Amino acid sequence: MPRKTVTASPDPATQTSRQRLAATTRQRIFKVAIKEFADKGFSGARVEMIASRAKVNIRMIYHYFGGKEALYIEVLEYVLGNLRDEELKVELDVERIEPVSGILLLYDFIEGHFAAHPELLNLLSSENLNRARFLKRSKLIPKISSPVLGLLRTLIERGERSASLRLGVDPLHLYVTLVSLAYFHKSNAFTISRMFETDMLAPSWQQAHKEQAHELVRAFLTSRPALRTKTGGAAPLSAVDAATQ
Amino acid sequence: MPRKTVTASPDPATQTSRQRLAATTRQRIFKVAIKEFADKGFSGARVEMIASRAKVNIRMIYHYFGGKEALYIEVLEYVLGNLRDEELKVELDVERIEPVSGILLLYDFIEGHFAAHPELLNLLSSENLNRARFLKRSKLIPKISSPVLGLLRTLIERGERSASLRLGVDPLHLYVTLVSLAYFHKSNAFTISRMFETDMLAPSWQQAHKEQAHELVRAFLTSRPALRTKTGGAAPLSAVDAATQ
Amino acid sequence: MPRKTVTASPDPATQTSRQRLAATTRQRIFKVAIKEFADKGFSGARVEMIASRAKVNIRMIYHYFGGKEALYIEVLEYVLGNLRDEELKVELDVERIEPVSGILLLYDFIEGHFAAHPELLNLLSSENLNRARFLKRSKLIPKISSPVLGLLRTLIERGERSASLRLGVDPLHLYVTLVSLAYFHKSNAFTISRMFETDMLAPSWQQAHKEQAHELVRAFLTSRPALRTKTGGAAPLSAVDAATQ
Amino acid sequence: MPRKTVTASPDPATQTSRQRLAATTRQRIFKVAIKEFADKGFSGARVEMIASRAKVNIRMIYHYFGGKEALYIEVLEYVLGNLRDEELKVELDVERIEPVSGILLLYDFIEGHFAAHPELLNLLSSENLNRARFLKRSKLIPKISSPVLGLLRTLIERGERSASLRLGVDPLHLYVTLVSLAYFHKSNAFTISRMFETDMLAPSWQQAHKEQAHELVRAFLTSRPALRTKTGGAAPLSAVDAATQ
DNA sequence: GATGAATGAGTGTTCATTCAT
DNA sequence: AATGAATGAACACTCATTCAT
Repeated sequence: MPRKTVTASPDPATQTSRQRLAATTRQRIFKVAIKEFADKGFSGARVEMIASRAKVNIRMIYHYFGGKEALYIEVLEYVLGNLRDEELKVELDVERIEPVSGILLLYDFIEGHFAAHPELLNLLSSENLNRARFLKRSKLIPKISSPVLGLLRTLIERGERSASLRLGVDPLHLYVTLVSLAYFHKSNAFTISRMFETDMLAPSWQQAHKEQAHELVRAFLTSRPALRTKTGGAAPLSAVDAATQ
Repeated sequence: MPRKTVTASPDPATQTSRQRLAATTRQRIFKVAIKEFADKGFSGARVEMIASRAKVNIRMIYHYFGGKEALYIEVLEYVLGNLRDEELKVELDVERIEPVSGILLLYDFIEGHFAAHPELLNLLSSENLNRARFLKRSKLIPKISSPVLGLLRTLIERGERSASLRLGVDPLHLYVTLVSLAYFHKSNAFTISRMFETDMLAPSWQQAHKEQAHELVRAFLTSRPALRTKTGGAAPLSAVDAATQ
Repeated sequence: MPRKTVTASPDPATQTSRQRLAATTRQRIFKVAIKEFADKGFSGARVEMIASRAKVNIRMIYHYFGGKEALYIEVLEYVLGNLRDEELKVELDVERIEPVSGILLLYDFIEGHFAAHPELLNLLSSENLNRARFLKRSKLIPKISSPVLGLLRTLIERGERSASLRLGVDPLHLYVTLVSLAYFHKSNAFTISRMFETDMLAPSWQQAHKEQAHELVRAFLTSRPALRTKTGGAAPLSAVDAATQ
Repeated sequence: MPRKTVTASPDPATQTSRQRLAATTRQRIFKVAIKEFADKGFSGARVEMIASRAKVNIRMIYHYFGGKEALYIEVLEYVLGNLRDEELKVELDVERIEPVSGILLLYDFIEGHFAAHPELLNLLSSENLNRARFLKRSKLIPKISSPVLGLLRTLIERGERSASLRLGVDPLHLYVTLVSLAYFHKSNAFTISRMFETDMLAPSWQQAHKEQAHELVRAFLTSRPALRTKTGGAAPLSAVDAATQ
């Protein structure tokens, strides 16, 4: 059966009222679905719940999206696409800004995006739990490369050339680190808060942690590399010794 | 309905063969359950699957554990208890070791534990997805405080006194950061690998990231704090400026 | 999960064919459920049995009624509501009829209702066995006061005023007695028949017992009260002596 | 498999300690079983519950009684046998006592027995709900004829001869009526209490009802029979008219 | 475009009962 | 005499999905 995607014409003026109605119905379902999948994960989400919360007949979900899995994938694509769109909007004059400052601003952007879109965190965690099973099925995702990674690359290159940055920083590794520092203390706040009886989601805790993340990144970028050694385990000791001399 | 805990006597010699049998059946179920819950999450896990893989009658699961939820909670308690037990075994002479080195060794311990126990990562992520719903129900968990956090506190204090560490480092914030850097690139490897078409789980990538984490932590600990400002957003710029002068 | 009540419009002409279909399906389930619960009691009843006998998918029971318990409560409410409805239809000119005759007619009504609705007997007995556990959960039941009790009250008052009735008859106590005499020999016929090797359910036995009940009630209402004494046990003897003088 | 009934020798002196132990274990199970079956009915009762409450291994129930059904039947036989035993103990000089007084004393006995053995009420109700399915399977029950019925027969005969009783009273019908009046307001107290918002089980209510029952029976026995007519419905009117003249 | 009705295949759980010692 | 371990069959209930209009 051919799935109807009901992509309404971009110009609202040419839409029939039916098309508009359809568009809002579709959107209503979609909005609810994002929340449901983010809250419960794929296997925990209930399509009947989505339908009832969107106040549509359950049939409509199959009409517009084809099924639970397809809807989930579309949700994934949407929230990741949204991240990319936001990244594209980042106004950062990478050719002029002081590189370390630029990188910290990118960290702020990432952290801000996660703060503003908690559903993205949950969906990514959920997706990782099942080894990106559905993400792999998406044809759209691999095409979405991160604009921020590009900005990061530029800033690192400029920083290295101007010697305002340590040498040998890999853009992807740095990117992953920035995301780690912006992601983990939000995504894993519930268990850790429980275990240490602290409210990690309190604004003050989040703010303090953000400042520590800044310090980490700044210190890292502006420090000189320690001597590389083969064995990761023994290295730190001598490395630290050397650095603290 | 009294759940049979089958607390076999500690000395195997005094166990009857029946107790041994029951103990191994219970353990067999438990081992399979850890894997199933780690792989599929709570709602994705199937108790029938656990039973069949453990080669026991489904009924036994209810006999020994009481139900899916109780089994899940026991799994959670086990993997977290296991982490604690391992932490207790850490041999680190916190009164003599150079503080920064000590902290990096603790990072290595954490990273190593996650590498050796991937199920812990998944279970924690899964648990965070449902807002620690089940962890909250555990009566055991809040009692398990992290021994590593204590070690960290001691090292920080010594480091501050001997001026080999920056001032004002908060143990819990540092702990969370260490865990972030050891956790995220493993737990979220699937989606990121897919999005950036890299195999983050390859040993070389993991090793490289671990080294970068070392550098970050070392640099942070040995650097001088930037001036605190009210607005987190604007701060870095001037902070960086000041530091790079 | 909103339970579909399928309140079809009262006028059949305005119903769509679908509403009619749903209504009949719901009714078919309901009718079978009354029988199943009456026959087996709550814990003995099987929802799969209800589904298969109503020739519907099990799912429909949950769709229309929400669950076994909710269905059971609705059945209880229905049979009791039905009793009330029938009571309301009783045409008895309580202001003119000779009071004793009126009360005996009410007995006949009660007896006739139990004879015509054996399921009511079983459901009430079943409900009493579990201490009205489900009846307590009904929000509808306490609102249903018995119209017959009102009629009884009026007749008693008139009878007392006209001295055609003994004094001091309590309406509720009398009502319970009428029900006892109409209920017990039907509800407990099986065990007693077995124990005394008689077929109490044979029409002739039932008719004879009904006549005896009439005689009891008539004799009671038209007799003069015996002297009340404190101790219930010793009272009858002297009372009887006094009365038979 | 041959069921071991473990009927310990009647003389305690000749019992081995094992037999005594077995007897108490068996009795413990039995006592708990009476309560469980009375409380939940046959299908609601749980043999695991019986075992755990009797603090014996579940296997013992099968060892001593053969199974749930056999245990249930034995319980039935016991409580009914107990009723018979108590009836045999009734000390009533049926040859001398005033007949009406004697009958009222028998009512008191019945009422007292039900009050003292609520489990009998529940078991009988439960048994009636499944049409005496298990009672039919008992080989013991039909042999137990009610001694009280015999006493009743004697008293009626004497009363008729001495004209202190109305003519034509059938012993079994009277017996059933006595039981109705002693049984119903206890067995069905829960639903009626709920429906009329009264506490029928309160001692004062029970006492008042008992007194009314006495009045009913006394008035009936000492009254003259109304004229029999064919139609039960129309009869009372003229009968009452005749009696109230 | 939209919908209420319906369903087959699970899904966690419970039950009375038997096996092996 | 007594028991802990184990089981197959059933049970209430849920799920994503399709039918018929």
